[in-house]
Amino acid sequence: MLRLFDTASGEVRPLRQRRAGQVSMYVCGPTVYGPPHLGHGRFSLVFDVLRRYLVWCGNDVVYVSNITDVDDKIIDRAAREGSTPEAVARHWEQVWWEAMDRISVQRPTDDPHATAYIDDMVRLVGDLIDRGAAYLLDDGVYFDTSSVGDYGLLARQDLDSLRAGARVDVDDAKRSPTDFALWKFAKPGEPAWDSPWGPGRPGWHTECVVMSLDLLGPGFDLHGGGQDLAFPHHENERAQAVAAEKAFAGHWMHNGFVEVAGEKMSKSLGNFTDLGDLCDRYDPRAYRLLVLRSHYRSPMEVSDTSAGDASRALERLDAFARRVAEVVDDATVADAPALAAFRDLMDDDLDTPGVMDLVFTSVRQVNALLDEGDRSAAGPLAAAVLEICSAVGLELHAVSDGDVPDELVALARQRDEARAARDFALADALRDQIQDAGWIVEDTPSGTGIRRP
RNA sequence: GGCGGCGUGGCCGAGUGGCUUAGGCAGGGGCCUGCAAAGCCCCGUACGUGGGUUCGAUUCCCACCGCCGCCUCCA
Repeated sequence: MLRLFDTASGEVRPLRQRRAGQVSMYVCGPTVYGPPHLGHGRFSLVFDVLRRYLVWCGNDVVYVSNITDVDDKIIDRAAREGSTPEAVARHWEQVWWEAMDRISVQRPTDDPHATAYIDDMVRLVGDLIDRGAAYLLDDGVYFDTSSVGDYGLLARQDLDSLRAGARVDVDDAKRSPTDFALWKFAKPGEPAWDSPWGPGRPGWHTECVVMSLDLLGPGFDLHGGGQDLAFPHHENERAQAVAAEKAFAGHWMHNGFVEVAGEKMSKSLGNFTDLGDLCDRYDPRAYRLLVLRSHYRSPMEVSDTSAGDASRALERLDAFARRVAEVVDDATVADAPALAAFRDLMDDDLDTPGVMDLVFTSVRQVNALLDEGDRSAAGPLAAAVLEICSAVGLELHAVSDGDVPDELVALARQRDEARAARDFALADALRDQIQDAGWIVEDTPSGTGIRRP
Protein backbone atom coordinates (compact mmCIF):
# COMPACT_ATOMS: atom_id res chain seq x y z
CA MET A 1 0.00 0.00 0.00
CA LEU A 2 1.50 3.25 -1.16
CA ARG A 3 1.61 5.97 1.48
CA LEU A 4 2.26 9.55 0.42
CA PHE A 5 2.42 12.89 2.15
CA ASP A 6 -0.83 14.73 1.53
CA THR A 7 -0.58 18.51 1.61
CA ALA A 8 -4.24 18.91 2.50
CA SER A 9 -4.04 16.81 5.66
CA GLY A 10 -0.40 17.56 6.40
CA GLU A 11 0.50 13.94 6.96
CA VAL A 12 1.66 10.81 5.21
CA ARG A 13 -1.36 8.67 4.50
CA PRO A 14 -2.36 5.88 2.15
CA LEU A 15 -3.15 6.92 -1.40
CA ARG A 16 -6.82 6.12 -1.75
CA GLN A 17 -7.67 4.80 -5.18
CA ARG A 18 -11.10 5.52 -6.54
CA ARG A 19 -11.04 2.17 -8.29
CA ALA A 20 -8.77 -0.69 -7.32
CA GLY A 21 -5.99 -1.26 -9.80
CA GLN A 22 -6.37 2.20 -11.30
CA VAL A 23 -4.79 5.52 -10.49
CA SER A 24 -5.97 8.82 -11.91
CA MET A 25 -3.47 11.63 -11.52
CA TYR A 26 -3.27 15.21 -12.67
CA VAL A 27 0.03 17.07 -12.66
CA CYS A 28 0.14 20.77 -13.41
CA GLY A 29 2.17 21.25 -16.56
CA PRO A 30 4.06 24.24 -17.87
CA THR A 31 3.01 27.60 -19.17
CA VAL A 32 4.79 27.52 -22.49
CA TYR A 33 6.56 30.83 -22.87
CA GLY A 34 10.23 29.89 -22.48
CA PRO A 35 12.69 27.04 -22.09
CA PRO A 36 12.10 24.54 -19.29
CA HIS A 37 14.37 24.97 -16.30
CA LEU A 38 15.66 22.50 -13.71
CA GLY A 39 12.57 22.99 -11.57
CA HIS A 40 10.35 21.86 -14.40
CA GLY A 41 12.68 18.93 -14.83
CA ARG A 42 12.41 17.99 -11.21
CA PHE A 43 8.64 17.91 -10.98
CA SER A 44 8.45 16.06 -14.26
CA LEU A 45 10.90 13.45 -13.03
CA VAL A 46 9.31 13.13 -9.59
CA PHE A 47 5.89 12.44 -11.02
CA ASP A 48 7.32 10.29 -13.80
CA VAL A 49 8.95 8.12 -11.16
CA LEU A 50 5.68 7.90 -9.23
CA ARG A 51 3.79 7.01 -12.36
CA ARG A 52 6.27 4.33 -13.42
CA TYR A 53 6.23 2.86 -9.93
CA LEU A 54 2.43 2.70 -9.90
CA VAL A 55 2.53 0.94 -13.25
CA TRP A 56 5.25 -1.40 -12.02
CA CYS A 57 2.93 -2.30 -9.14
CA GLY A 58 0.35 -3.35 -11.69
CA ASN A 59 -1.88 -0.29 -11.76
CA ASP A 60 -3.53 1.14 -14.79
CA VAL A 61 -2.47 4.80 -14.58
CA VAL A 62 -4.17 7.69 -16.28
CA TYR A 63 -1.71 10.58 -16.16
CA VAL A 64 -3.00 13.96 -17.24
CA SER A 65 -0.71 16.96 -17.50
CA ASN A 66 -1.80 20.20 -19.08
CA ILE A 67 -0.21 22.77 -21.32
CA THR A 68 -1.11 26.33 -20.41
CA ASP A 69 -1.15 28.04 -23.78
CA VAL A 70 -2.91 31.26 -22.89
CA ASP A 71 -1.33 33.47 -20.27
CA ASP A 72 -0.01 36.97 -19.64
CA LYS A 73 3.59 35.85 -20.01
CA ILE A 74 2.91 34.30 -23.40
CA ILE A 75 1.18 37.47 -24.53
CA ASP A 76 4.09 39.57 -23.26
CA ARG A 77 6.64 37.50 -25.06
CA ALA A 78 4.70 37.59 -28.29
CA ALA A 79 4.44 41.36 -28.05
CA ARG A 80 8.16 41.68 -27.38
CA GLU A 81 9.10 39.45 -30.28
CA GLY A 82 6.54 40.79 -32.70
CA SER A 83 5.04 37.34 -32.83
CA THR A 84 1.64 35.96 -31.90
CA PRO A 85 0.72 34.23 -28.65
CA GLU A 86 -0.23 31.13 -30.62
CA ALA A 87 3.18 30.96 -32.29
CA VAL A 88 5.00 31.53 -29.01
CA ALA A 89 3.02 28.82 -27.27
CA ARG A 90 3.43 26.38 -30.13
CA HIS A 91 7.18 26.88 -30.27
CA TRP A 92 7.87 26.54 -26.57
CA GLU A 93 5.55 23.60 -26.24
CA GLN A 94 7.66 21.79 -28.81
CA VAL A 95 10.79 22.68 -26.86
CA TRP A 96 9.10 21.35 -23.75
CA TRP A 97 8.36 17.94 -25.22
CA GLU A 98 11.86 17.66 -26.64
CA ALA A 99 13.27 18.30 -23.18
CA MET A 100 10.92 15.74 -21.64
CA ASP A 101 12.05 13.18 -24.18
CA ARG A 102 15.67 13.87 -23.36
CA ILE A 103 15.17 13.13 -19.68
CA SER A 104 13.01 10.12 -20.54
CA VAL A 105 9.82 11.41 -19.00
CA GLN A 106 6.94 9.44 -20.43
CA ARG A 107 4.29 11.39 -22.26
CA PRO A 108 1.04 11.98 -20.40
CA THR A 109 -2.00 9.92 -21.23
CA ASP A 110 -3.64 13.25 -22.04
CA ASP A 111 -2.08 16.69 -22.44
CA PRO A 112 -5.04 19.09 -22.49
CA HIS A 113 -4.53 22.63 -23.70
CA ALA A 114 -6.26 25.54 -22.01
CA THR A 115 -7.37 27.05 -25.30
CA ALA A 116 -9.30 23.90 -26.13
CA TYR A 117 -11.36 24.24 -22.95
CA ILE A 118 -12.53 27.83 -23.11
CA ASP A 119 -16.22 26.93 -23.46
CA ASP A 120 -16.11 24.66 -20.44
CA MET A 121 -14.35 27.34 -18.44
CA VAL A 122 -16.95 29.92 -19.38
CA ARG A 123 -19.62 27.53 -18.17
CA LEU A 124 -17.84 27.02 -14.85
CA VAL A 125 -17.45 30.77 -14.32
CA GLY A 126 -21.13 31.26 -15.07
CA ASP A 127 -22.00 28.55 -12.61
CA LEU A 128 -19.85 30.17 -9.92
CA ILE A 129 -21.57 33.52 -10.51
CA ASP A 130 -24.97 31.86 -10.27
CA ARG A 131 -23.98 30.30 -6.99
CA GLY A 132 -22.87 33.64 -5.60
CA ALA A 133 -19.21 32.59 -5.42
CA ALA A 134 -18.02 35.06 -8.05
CA TYR A 135 -18.60 38.69 -8.86
CA LEU A 136 -18.10 41.07 -11.73
CA LEU A 137 -15.73 44.04 -11.79
CA ASP A 138 -14.66 46.45 -14.51
CA ASP A 139 -11.73 44.32 -15.61
CA GLY A 140 -13.11 40.85 -15.18
CA VAL A 141 -14.87 38.25 -13.09
CA TYR A 142 -13.46 37.41 -9.68
CA PHE A 143 -13.82 34.51 -7.33
CA ASP A 144 -15.01 35.35 -3.83
CA THR A 145 -12.68 33.39 -1.56
CA SER A 146 -14.88 34.04 1.46
CA SER A 147 -17.46 31.75 -0.12
CA VAL A 148 -15.31 28.73 0.69
CA GLY A 149 -15.33 27.87 4.35
CA ASP A 150 -11.98 26.15 4.54
CA TYR A 151 -10.12 28.37 2.08
CA GLY A 152 -6.44 28.19 3.00
CA LEU A 153 -6.41 24.42 3.54
CA LEU A 154 -3.47 23.80 1.24
CA ALA A 155 -1.64 26.90 2.44
CA ARG A 156 -2.29 25.66 5.96
CA GLN A 157 -3.37 29.14 6.92
CA ASP A 158 -6.76 30.66 7.52
CA LEU A 159 -8.23 33.33 5.33
CA ASP A 160 -7.52 36.15 7.77
CA SER A 161 -3.80 35.48 7.97
CA LEU A 162 -3.61 35.12 4.21
CA ARG A 163 -5.31 38.47 3.83
CA ALA A 164 -3.03 40.02 6.40
CA GLY A 165 0.00 38.88 4.47
CA ALA A 166 -1.12 40.29 1.18
CA ARG A 167 1.20 42.85 -0.30
CA VAL A 168 0.18 46.40 -0.85
CA ASP A 169 0.01 46.71 -4.61
CA VAL A 170 -3.00 44.47 -5.00
CA ASP A 171 -6.02 45.44 -6.95
CA ASP A 172 -8.12 47.66 -4.69
CA ALA A 173 -11.29 46.80 -6.49
CA LYS A 174 -11.22 43.23 -5.36
CA ARG A 175 -13.28 42.56 -2.27
CA SER A 176 -10.38 40.72 -0.74
CA PRO A 177 -6.71 40.49 -1.69
CA THR A 178 -7.13 36.73 -1.84
CA ASP A 179 -9.87 36.89 -4.46
CA PHE A 180 -8.63 35.94 -7.91
CA ALA A 181 -9.55 36.46 -11.54
CA LEU A 182 -11.73 33.84 -13.20
CA TRP A 183 -12.12 35.81 -16.41
CA LYS A 184 -9.99 38.71 -17.61
CA PHE A 185 -11.49 41.15 -20.06
CA ALA A 186 -9.30 41.61 -23.11
CA LYS A 187 -7.36 44.80 -23.67
CA PRO A 188 -6.81 45.84 -27.28
CA GLY A 189 -4.60 43.41 -29.14
CA GLU A 190 -4.94 40.63 -26.60
CA PRO A 191 -6.33 37.22 -27.50
CA ALA A 192 -10.01 37.05 -26.64
CA TRP A 193 -12.91 34.65 -26.55
CA ASP A 194 -16.56 35.53 -26.19
CA SER A 195 -18.32 35.21 -22.88
CA PRO A 196 -21.60 36.42 -21.39
CA TRP A 197 -19.62 39.11 -19.55
CA GLY A 198 -17.54 40.33 -22.44
CA PRO A 199 -14.63 39.15 -24.57
CA GLY A 200 -11.56 38.04 -22.68
CA ARG A 201 -9.59 35.05 -21.48
CA PRO A 202 -9.75 32.73 -18.51
CA GLY A 203 -7.73 33.23 -15.35
CA TRP A 204 -4.98 30.74 -14.80
CA HIS A 205 -6.61 28.85 -11.93
CA THR A 206 -9.70 27.82 -13.83
CA GLU A 207 -8.27 25.63 -16.56
CA CYS A 208 -6.96 22.87 -14.33
CA VAL A 209 -10.26 22.46 -12.51
CA VAL A 210 -12.16 22.07 -15.75
CA MET A 211 -9.64 19.87 -17.52
CA SER A 212 -8.90 17.54 -14.63
CA LEU A 213 -12.59 16.96 -13.96
CA ASP A 214 -13.32 16.46 -17.64
CA LEU A 215 -10.57 13.93 -18.24
CA LEU A 216 -10.39 12.20 -14.88
CA GLY A 217 -13.87 12.71 -13.48
CA PRO A 218 -14.97 13.78 -10.01
CA GLY A 219 -12.97 12.59 -7.03
CA PHE A 220 -9.88 11.67 -9.00
CA ASP A 221 -7.01 10.22 -7.00
CA LEU A 222 -4.06 12.57 -7.02
CA HIS A 223 -3.22 16.13 -7.92
CA GLY A 224 0.39 17.22 -7.99
CA GLY A 225 2.90 19.89 -8.83
CA GLY A 226 5.71 21.95 -7.43
CA GLN A 227 5.51 23.25 -3.89
CA ASP A 228 4.88 26.79 -5.03
CA LEU A 229 1.68 25.68 -6.70
CA ALA A 230 0.10 24.59 -3.44
CA PHE A 231 -0.79 28.19 -2.84
CA PRO A 232 -2.38 29.96 -4.54
CA HIS A 233 -2.82 27.86 -7.66
CA HIS A 234 -4.03 24.59 -6.20
CA GLU A 235 -5.83 26.34 -3.38
CA ASN A 236 -7.77 28.30 -5.96
CA GLU A 237 -8.51 25.29 -8.11
CA ARG A 238 -9.85 23.54 -5.08
CA ALA A 239 -11.89 26.57 -4.04
CA GLN A 240 -13.65 26.59 -7.40
CA ALA A 241 -14.43 22.91 -7.17
CA VAL A 242 -15.74 23.29 -3.64
CA ALA A 243 -17.89 26.27 -4.61
CA ALA A 244 -19.22 24.35 -7.61
CA GLU A 245 -19.90 21.34 -5.38
CA LYS A 246 -17.72 18.99 -7.36
CA ALA A 247 -15.60 16.29 -5.75
CA PHE A 248 -11.99 17.16 -6.48
CA ALA A 249 -8.58 15.57 -5.89
CA GLY A 250 -8.39 12.99 -3.12
CA HIS A 251 -4.69 13.53 -2.48
CA TRP A 252 -2.37 16.51 -2.93
CA MET A 253 1.29 15.97 -3.59
CA HIS A 254 3.94 18.67 -3.93
CA ASN A 255 7.64 18.39 -4.64
CA GLY A 256 10.40 20.56 -3.21
CA PHE A 257 12.47 23.12 -5.01
CA VAL A 258 15.68 22.93 -6.90
CA GLU A 259 18.29 25.20 -5.43
CA VAL A 260 21.34 26.66 -7.01
CA ALA A 261 23.80 28.16 -4.57
CA GLY A 262 21.25 27.70 -1.80
CA GLU A 263 18.50 29.64 -3.47
CA LYS A 264 15.41 28.73 -5.35
CA MET A 265 16.03 28.35 -9.05
CA SER A 266 15.54 31.40 -11.13
CA LYS A 267 16.38 32.48 -14.57
CA SER A 268 18.38 35.44 -13.30
CA LEU A 269 20.95 33.00 -11.89
CA GLY A 270 21.99 32.17 -15.39
CA ASN A 271 22.63 29.46 -17.82
CA PHE A 272 22.82 26.58 -15.49
CA THR A 273 19.15 26.66 -14.67
CA ASP A 274 18.18 25.60 -18.17
CA LEU A 275 17.21 21.95 -18.39
CA GLY A 276 18.38 21.57 -21.97
CA ASP A 277 21.69 23.10 -21.04
CA LEU A 278 22.19 20.62 -18.23
CA CYS A 279 21.43 17.80 -20.67
CA ASP A 280 24.00 19.21 -23.07
CA ARG A 281 26.70 19.27 -20.44
CA TYR A 282 25.94 16.04 -18.60
CA ASP A 283 24.32 12.74 -19.31
CA PRO A 284 20.59 13.53 -19.01
CA ARG A 285 20.24 10.45 -16.84
CA ALA A 286 22.44 12.17 -14.27
CA TYR A 287 19.61 14.55 -13.51
CA ARG A 288 17.20 11.70 -12.89
CA LEU A 289 19.76 10.14 -10.59
CA LEU A 290 20.11 13.42 -8.68
CA VAL A 291 16.35 13.62 -8.32
CA LEU A 292 16.19 10.02 -7.13
CA ARG A 293 18.98 10.53 -4.61
CA SER A 294 17.14 13.30 -2.82
CA HIS A 295 13.72 12.95 -1.25
CA TYR A 296 11.06 14.56 -3.41
CA ARG A 297 9.87 16.90 -0.67
CA SER A 298 13.36 18.14 0.25
CA PRO A 299 15.15 20.96 -1.42
CA MET A 300 17.73 19.70 -3.87
CA GLU A 301 21.04 21.30 -4.69
CA VAL A 302 22.17 21.27 -8.28
CA SER A 303 25.63 22.39 -9.25
CA ASP A 304 28.43 21.39 -11.53
CA THR A 305 29.83 19.39 -8.63
CA SER A 306 26.63 17.47 -7.94
CA ALA A 307 25.90 16.88 -11.62
CA GLY A 308 29.45 15.63 -12.22
CA ASP A 309 29.19 13.48 -9.12
CA ALA A 310 25.99 11.90 -10.43
CA SER A 311 27.56 11.33 -13.84
CA ARG A 312 30.36 9.33 -12.27
CA ALA A 313 27.92 7.35 -10.16
CA LEU A 314 26.12 6.58 -13.38
CA GLU A 315 29.32 5.24 -14.90
CA ARG A 316 29.48 2.81 -12.04
CA LEU A 317 25.96 1.62 -12.78
CA ASP A 318 26.67 1.34 -16.50
CA ALA A 319 29.81 -0.68 -15.76
CA PHE A 320 27.64 -2.91 -13.62
CA ALA A 321 25.11 -3.34 -16.42
CA ARG A 322 27.90 -4.32 -18.83
CA ARG A 323 29.34 -6.77 -16.37
CA VAL A 324 26.11 -8.54 -15.49
CA ALA A 325 24.85 -8.78 -19.06
CA GLU A 326 26.26 -12.28 -19.28
CA VAL A 327 24.74 -13.57 -16.04
CA VAL A 328 21.26 -12.13 -16.50
CA ASP A 329 18.86 -13.12 -19.24
CA ASP A 330 15.12 -13.15 -19.68
CA ALA A 331 14.88 -16.37 -17.74
CA THR A 332 16.62 -14.97 -14.66
CA VAL A 333 14.21 -14.58 -11.78
CA ALA A 334 14.89 -11.37 -9.89
CA ASP A 335 15.77 -11.70 -6.23
CA ALA A 336 12.45 -11.47 -4.38
CA PRO A 337 13.71 -9.98 -1.10
CA ALA A 338 15.39 -7.17 -3.01
CA LEU A 339 12.21 -6.39 -4.89
CA ALA A 340 10.22 -6.52 -1.66
CA ALA A 341 12.67 -4.07 -0.08
CA PHE A 342 12.26 -1.81 -3.07
CA ARG A 343 8.51 -1.89 -2.71
CA ASP A 344 8.66 -1.15 1.01
CA LEU A 345 10.89 1.85 0.42
CA MET A 346 8.75 3.27 -2.36
CA ASP A 347 5.55 2.70 -0.42
CA ASP A 348 6.99 4.78 2.39
CA ASP A 349 6.34 8.17 0.78
CA LEU A 350 8.62 7.42 -2.17
CA ASP A 351 11.89 6.84 -0.35
CA THR A 352 13.95 6.96 -3.51
CA PRO A 353 17.17 7.82 -1.61
CA GLY A 354 16.67 4.54 0.21
CA VAL A 355 16.13 2.84 -3.12
CA MET A 356 19.41 4.20 -4.43
CA ASP A 357 21.07 2.93 -1.27
CA LEU A 358 19.57 -0.48 -2.00
CA VAL A 359 20.72 -0.33 -5.61
CA PHE A 360 24.30 0.64 -4.89
CA THR A 361 24.63 -1.77 -2.01
CA SER A 362 23.31 -4.57 -4.21
CA VAL A 363 25.66 -3.56 -7.00
CA ARG A 364 28.59 -3.97 -4.65
CA GLN A 365 27.29 -7.36 -3.50
CA VAL A 366 26.86 -8.58 -7.05
CA ASN A 367 30.33 -7.41 -8.02
CA ALA A 368 31.77 -9.19 -5.02
CA LEU A 369 29.92 -12.39 -5.91
CA LEU A 370 31.17 -12.20 -9.46
CA ASP A 371 34.70 -11.59 -8.22
CA GLU A 372 34.30 -14.83 -6.28
CA GLY A 373 32.93 -16.54 -9.37
CA ASP A 374 29.51 -17.19 -7.83
CA ARG A 375 27.42 -16.53 -10.90
CA SER A 376 24.34 -18.35 -9.72
CA ALA A 377 24.02 -16.14 -6.66
CA ALA A 378 24.89 -12.98 -8.58
CA GLY A 379 22.30 -13.45 -11.32
CA PRO A 380 19.04 -12.99 -9.39
CA LEU A 381 20.32 -10.02 -7.39
CA ALA A 382 21.68 -8.42 -10.54
CA ALA A 383 18.34 -8.96 -12.23
CA ALA A 384 16.62 -7.25 -9.29
CA VAL A 385 18.90 -4.24 -9.60
CA LEU A 386 18.17 -3.96 -13.30
CA GLU A 387 14.45 -4.26 -12.68
CA ILE A 388 14.49 -1.63 -9.94
CA CYS A 389 16.41 0.83 -12.08
CA SER A 390 14.02 0.22 -14.92
CA ALA A 391 11.01 0.68 -12.61
CA VAL A 392 12.15 4.18 -11.65
CA GLY A 393 13.05 5.06 -15.22
CA LEU A 394 16.79 4.89 -14.82
CA GLU A 395 17.99 3.30 -18.00
CA LEU A 396 21.38 1.63 -17.74
CA HIS A 397 23.65 1.34 -20.75
CA ALA A 398 24.93 -2.19 -21.05
CA VAL A 399 26.64 -1.55 -24.35
CA SER A 400 28.77 1.42 -25.25
CA ASP A 401 27.55 3.95 -27.73
CA GLY A 402 28.56 3.59 -31.32
CA ASP A 403 30.60 1.00 -33.08
CA VAL A 404 34.28 0.81 -32.41
CA PRO A 405 36.22 1.72 -35.59
CA ASP A 406 37.82 -1.24 -37.35
CA GLU A 407 41.32 0.14 -37.00
CA LEU A 408 40.93 0.29 -33.22
CA VAL A 409 39.63 -3.26 -33.13
CA ALA A 410 42.72 -4.24 -35.09
CA LEU A 411 44.94 -2.49 -32.55
CA ALA A 412 43.15 -4.33 -29.76
CA ARG A 413 43.84 -7.67 -31.43
CA GLN A 414 47.49 -6.75 -31.84
CA ARG A 415 47.58 -5.85 -28.18
CA ASP A 416 46.10 -9.21 -27.23
CA GLU A 417 48.82 -10.92 -29.28
CA ALA A 418 51.51 -8.80 -27.72
CA ARG A 419 50.22 -9.62 -24.24
CA ALA A 420 50.10 -13.31 -25.07
CA ALA A 421 53.70 -13.02 -26.18
CA ARG A 422 54.42 -11.06 -22.96
CA ASP A 423 55.64 -8.11 -25.01
CA PHE A 424 54.22 -5.59 -22.56
CA ALA A 425 56.06 -2.62 -24.00
CA LEU A 426 54.23 -3.11 -27.29
CA ALA A 427 50.96 -3.89 -25.52
CA ASP A 428 51.14 -0.66 -23.53
CA ALA A 429 52.02 1.35 -26.61
CA LEU A 430 48.99 -0.06 -28.39
CA ARG A 431 46.79 0.74 -25.42
CA ASP A 432 48.07 4.31 -25.40
CA GLN A 433 47.27 4.57 -29.08
CA ILE A 434 43.66 3.50 -28.52
CA GLN A 435 43.27 5.79 -25.53
CA ASP A 436 44.73 8.70 -27.43
CA ALA A 437 41.96 8.20 -29.95
CA GLY A 438 39.57 9.00 -27.11
CA TRP A 439 38.43 5.54 -26.05
CA ILE A 440 38.56 3.63 -22.80
CA VAL A 441 40.49 0.39 -22.65
CA GLU A 442 39.53 -2.33 -20.19
CA ASP A 443 40.85 -5.85 -19.99
CA THR A 444 38.10 -8.42 -19.99
CA PRO A 445 38.07 -12.21 -19.84
CA SER A 446 37.74 -12.16 -23.61
CA GLY A 447 40.65 -9.81 -24.25
CA THR A 448 41.08 -6.09 -24.75
CA GLY A 449 37.76 -4.27 -24.47
CA ILE A 450 37.15 -0.86 -25.98
CA ARG A 451 34.32 1.49 -25.18
CA ARG A 452 33.39 5.11 -25.34
CA PRO A 453 34.10 7.28 -22.30
C1' G B 1 3.95 40.80 10.08
C1' G B 2 1.63 35.56 9.20
C1' C B 3 2.70 30.41 7.73
C1' G B 4 6.20 26.61 6.56
C1' G B 5 10.95 24.32 5.75
C1' C B 6 16.12 23.74 6.33
C1' G B 7 21.23 23.86 8.84
C1' U B 8 24.69 16.22 8.95
C1' G B 9 31.82 14.30 7.93
C1' G B 10 35.78 17.63 1.61
C1' C B 11 31.01 17.82 -1.63
C1' C B 12 25.93 15.79 -2.50
C1' G B 13 22.49 13.41 0.50
C1' A B 14 19.49 9.72 3.83
C1' G B 15 18.39 8.49 8.75
C1' U B 16 17.89 7.45 13.92
C1' G B 17 16.79 8.40 21.40
C1' G B 18 21.77 4.21 22.82
C1' C B 19 22.66 -1.11 18.70
C1' U B 20 27.18 -3.05 12.95
C1' U B 21 25.42 5.13 13.76
C1' A B 22 22.83 4.91 4.76
C1' G B 23 24.46 5.54 -0.11
C1' G B 24 27.14 8.23 -3.94
C1' C B 25 31.30 11.29 -5.40
C1' A B 26 36.12 12.92 -4.04
C1' G B 27 40.58 11.43 -0.93
C1' G B 28 44.08 7.77 1.62
C1' G B 29 45.76 2.55 2.26
C1' G B 30 45.47 -2.51 0.54
C1' C B 31 43.94 -6.82 -2.76
C1' C B 32 43.54 -8.20 -7.84
C1' U B 33 46.34 -6.99 -12.54
C1' G B 34 52.64 -7.84 -16.28
C1' C B 35 51.07 -2.45 -15.59
C1' A B 36 46.52 -0.08 -15.87
C1' A B 37 41.15 0.17 -16.08
C1' A B 38 37.04 -2.14 -13.86
C1' G B 39 35.96 -4.65 -9.37
C1' C B 40 36.65 -5.96 -4.10
C1' C B 41 38.36 -4.83 1.13
C1' C B 42 39.72 -1.14 4.90
C1' C B 43 39.91 4.12 6.54
C1' G B 44 37.03 9.63 7.84
C1' U B 45 33.97 9.01 13.36
C1' A B 46 29.74 14.19 11.24
C1' C B 47 25.15 16.06 12.85
C1' G B 48 24.39 25.31 13.45
C1' U B 49 24.79 27.66 18.87
C1' G B 50 23.13 27.74 24.02
C1' G B 51 20.02 25.59 27.45
C1' G B 52 16.40 21.72 29.04
C1' U B 53 14.11 16.60 29.34
C1' U B 54 16.67 11.76 29.80
C1' C B 55 20.78 6.86 32.63
C1' G B 56 21.93 8.57 27.53
C1' A B 57 20.28 13.27 22.07
C1' U B 58 22.57 14.42 16.10
C1' U B 59 17.57 12.47 16.83
C1' C B 60 12.47 15.16 21.82
C1' C B 61 11.45 20.39 24.04
C1' C B 62 12.79 25.76 24.40
C1' A B 63 15.56 29.89 22.91
C1' C B 64 18.95 31.94 19.64
C1' C B 65 21.84 32.43 15.07
C1' G B 66 22.02 31.60 9.88
C1' C B 67 19.71 30.21 5.28
C1' C B 68 15.44 29.35 2.23
C1' G B 69 10.37 29.28 0.57
C1' C B 70 5.08 30.77 0.42
C1' C B 71 1.67 34.93 1.52
C1' U B 72 2.39 38.47 -6.07
C1' C B 73 3.55 35.36 -11.75
C1' C B 74 6.35 30.88 -10.57
C1' A B 75 7.38 23.63 -10.93
